[in-house]
Amino acid sequence: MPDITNARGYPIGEMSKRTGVNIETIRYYERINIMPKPDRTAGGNRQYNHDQLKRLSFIKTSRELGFSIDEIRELLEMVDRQDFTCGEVHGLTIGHLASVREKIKGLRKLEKALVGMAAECRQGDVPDCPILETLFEAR
Amino acid sequence: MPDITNARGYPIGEMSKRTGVNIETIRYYERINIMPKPDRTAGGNRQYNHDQLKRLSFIKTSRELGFSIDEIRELLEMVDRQDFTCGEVHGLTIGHLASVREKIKGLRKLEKALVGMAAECRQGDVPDCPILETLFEAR
DNA sequence: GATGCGGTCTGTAGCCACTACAGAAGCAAG
DNA sequence: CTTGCTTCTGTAGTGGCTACAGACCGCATC
Repeated sequence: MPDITNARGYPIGEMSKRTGVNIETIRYYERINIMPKPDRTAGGNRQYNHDQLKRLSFIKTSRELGFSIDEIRELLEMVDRQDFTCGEVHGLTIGHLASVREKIKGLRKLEKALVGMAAECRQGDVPDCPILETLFEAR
Repeated sequence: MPDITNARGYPIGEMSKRTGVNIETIRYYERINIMPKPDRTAGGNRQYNHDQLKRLSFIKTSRELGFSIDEIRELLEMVDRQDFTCGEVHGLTIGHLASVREKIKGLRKLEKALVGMAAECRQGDVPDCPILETLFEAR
């Protein structure tokens, strides 16, 4: 049976393939200290372990859920110090949820305005456009 | 009757007050060539005219509607060349509308995921959190 | 005409979260 | 030992601003 956990560690390209995080981005995460400095081969190439793979997955998933780097840093610090309560994590999540809802609200207003503008336009060949008129309206 | 159109031109601060666009941003718009280089006083201060005020308003309104600088540049080029049709403008608007709707869709998915995660959390004092478990899930 | 004070000037650097190079060096297969 | 892919460091660019520093303008008041 092959050693599926890859005891020698994962090179950065493998990390990238497994998590979907760009190689450059992984190095960036190291630079801003949300990923630890991994071991190196004799020649100087990065060698990650399984915990680090899990950590990177965590970051990726959180980014996909729209958490900012600073929010992720907070979450990771709680995890690292092992001193967090479920309530704290819940709070952070709810706060983030609120900001997502704010964004949705803003975009919906925007959508309405665009639909309104577009509806007034007969799309003719003439250079006389209610959309531009709206945009040029005095403030 | 006073000359309400301010024949001497508007200084940059006045432009900022009237449009709500930051002074630094107005200068930035000049640098990236979506605002023209205005006249200057003998001492070298910018003096804008009424057309330029309208143009800045146009940009501000468009930005508030979420158009990118490049989209605005396109709109302004059409206006400047006087060779546009209502259909073209409509097309650009509809394209932008589609991308706004895409963003809304993405955020809604995200909202759902966050709500799902948060709902599973009993918010206890214990360091055993279904939210973190979800984030740590293998990809 | 001096003074004061706010507005404005240029130029540069910072923000977020990456992304894109260049040029050198590592590493595995044949 | 060569080939060819991967990885290395360091720096600069992206969008759309924002924030300075340090100097200068312009207008009112004395």
